[in-house]
Amino acid sequence: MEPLELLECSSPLTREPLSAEQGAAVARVFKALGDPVRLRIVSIVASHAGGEVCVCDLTGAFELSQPTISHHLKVLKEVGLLVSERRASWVYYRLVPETLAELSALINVPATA
Amino acid sequence: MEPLELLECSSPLTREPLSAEQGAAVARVFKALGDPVRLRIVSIVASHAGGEVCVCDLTGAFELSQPTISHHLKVLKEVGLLVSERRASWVYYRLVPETLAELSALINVPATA
DNA sequence: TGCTGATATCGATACATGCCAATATCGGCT
DNA sequence: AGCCGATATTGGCATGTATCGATATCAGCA
Repeated sequence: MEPLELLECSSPLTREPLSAEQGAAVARVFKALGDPVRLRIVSIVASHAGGEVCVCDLTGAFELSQPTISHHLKVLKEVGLLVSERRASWVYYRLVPETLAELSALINVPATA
Repeated sequence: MEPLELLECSSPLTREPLSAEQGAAVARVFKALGDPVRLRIVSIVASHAGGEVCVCDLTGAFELSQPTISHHLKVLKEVGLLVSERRASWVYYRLVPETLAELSALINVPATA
């Protein structure tokens, strides 16, 4: 499922209400960000020098099992926030900045609404 | 609980990873936005002329029971996305634009990360 | 081929969450 | 006081999800 296509030409929240379909599509991404571990994973990937991290970097950063980290990575991938690439034995995850940028633009309300 | 205080002077995601506390605080808000109904409620409130809506406007916009809408409004209030004010028999909800703006700034990554 | 380290998937469990019906509360009105 | 419409809270149920241990897959290497 291609994520967030509905959002491509949508207006910021302040312009007009989201349709049920738009709302569902966007909520999927916010829901993925709505877990503390996943949000921190995104922040680690986003701020990491080189733009990508190996899974082993992440399992070391949390007191969680490797399957749990792998599960969260899958969720983030499914909503289009991360992409992964296998190189040798390691899998590297990179941020998809466009997805975050779309979300950011969507909720970007004028200071004095 | 005052929402998002930890975020006041935090850096965008791309600068440095969120601490566990920051991550948890921010994730609460994303989690609230991660439900299709709540996201649409926010969009309805945000785009409504006058900047506020009565609960009765919302119960008519969804095929959900009044208690369910009330529940979602409570969640949105608890994370600081909405505030409410009672006037006579009606309760009006308004957006807290600062909360959305902080989120927007946090996830605002440069176009070519 | 067989071994080893890295990552993903599976199955189970405990907990959280969305929903509704029923009920409570709150303000205004008679 | 008593009633009524609007909103909130409660209790219960069904579903979703975060987590783990066990296991499978994958890539390199001997």
